[in-house]
Amino acid sequence: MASLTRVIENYINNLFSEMDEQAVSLRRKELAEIFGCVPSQINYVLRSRFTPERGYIVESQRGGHGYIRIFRLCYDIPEERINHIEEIVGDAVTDQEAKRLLTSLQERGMIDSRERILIEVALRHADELGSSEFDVSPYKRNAIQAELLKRMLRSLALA
Amino acid sequence: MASLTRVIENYINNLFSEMDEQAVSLRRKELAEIFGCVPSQINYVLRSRFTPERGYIVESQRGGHGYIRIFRLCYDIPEERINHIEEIVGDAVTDQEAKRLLTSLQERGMIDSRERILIEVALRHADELGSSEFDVSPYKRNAIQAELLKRMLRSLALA
DNA sequence: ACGCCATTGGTCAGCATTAGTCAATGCGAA
DNA sequence: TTCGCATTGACTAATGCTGACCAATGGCGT
Repeated sequence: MASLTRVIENYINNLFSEMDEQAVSLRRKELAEIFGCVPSQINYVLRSRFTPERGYIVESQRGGHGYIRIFRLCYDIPEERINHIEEIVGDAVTDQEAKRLLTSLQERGMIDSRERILIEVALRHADELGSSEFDVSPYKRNAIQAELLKRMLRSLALA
Repeated sequence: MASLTRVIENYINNLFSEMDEQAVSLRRKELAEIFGCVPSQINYVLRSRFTPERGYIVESQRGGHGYIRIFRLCYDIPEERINHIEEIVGDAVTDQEAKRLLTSLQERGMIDSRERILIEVALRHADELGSSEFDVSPYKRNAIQAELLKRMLRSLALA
């Protein structure tokens, strides 16, 4: 049996297919009425399914003329690529390994210099926070960095 | 259906495009008559759309030859961009504030959609770690997010 | 010069409307 | 049975818009 969440997720995905657009617009209340659920159910679907990690950006506005807009960055993420990322990064990466990987990705034209800088800054921030603020073990810090790195690379859906 | 505020915002933006100027002048009462609304609606548009955060300064004068002038600021020099980032991010940002900020930066062409998604993933990751792994207070999490956001945007400002 | 007053913009509180949050609860698969 | 995802709804926050009231400016009559 398909959960309501899954049904709504499919409904939204169909909107993307039908429209063949980069973005779809919704009204939370309307959608909730269509599926006979409370409005906050829609928030759950968005939070759990249309995340930046999966290549989606959600914008919304409350009040009169309110709306929810979902943007997708990529059409479909090839399973191979994700596994590939998983494989390359693994469960933990040292700063050096991360840098080497990013250099290689940049050389292959999969990320540009600005994207590389963003990733490096985020990794460094996570590491600093782990060491100075929360006293996390070096291995655990590498694991956290690996997780962050994987999420950022996945979100870009390298093609 | 577009909100009146959005319509007036577009009207003013068109003035900027047509004039190709750094500033445009308005008369509050005239504009209100054009759009069939109360004059204070114009103030609302200015307050909510032509803010310093979005790169505008508004000056006005009452009485006899009253006017409203809107200046569009440009941030050509990296240092100006960095100061601007410092101002608009501040010491703490909620998720929503961060999202709004990124939307506006993207509209202004200061970041593209891939860069935006990288930033959102990094912020989300930091917030998740703070809330589930290290049990950090909500305010502190917002401070951490602000710091991360500023670092990422600063690094782009220099790139 | 002075001061009234027409003219022009600003502020604020309130209402309607729309979305977000969070903690409690339900429920299904392992 | 237990664990984790799914669902609910009461409470909260943000946005758009209006209208009554406030403030500043400059010209004109004296």
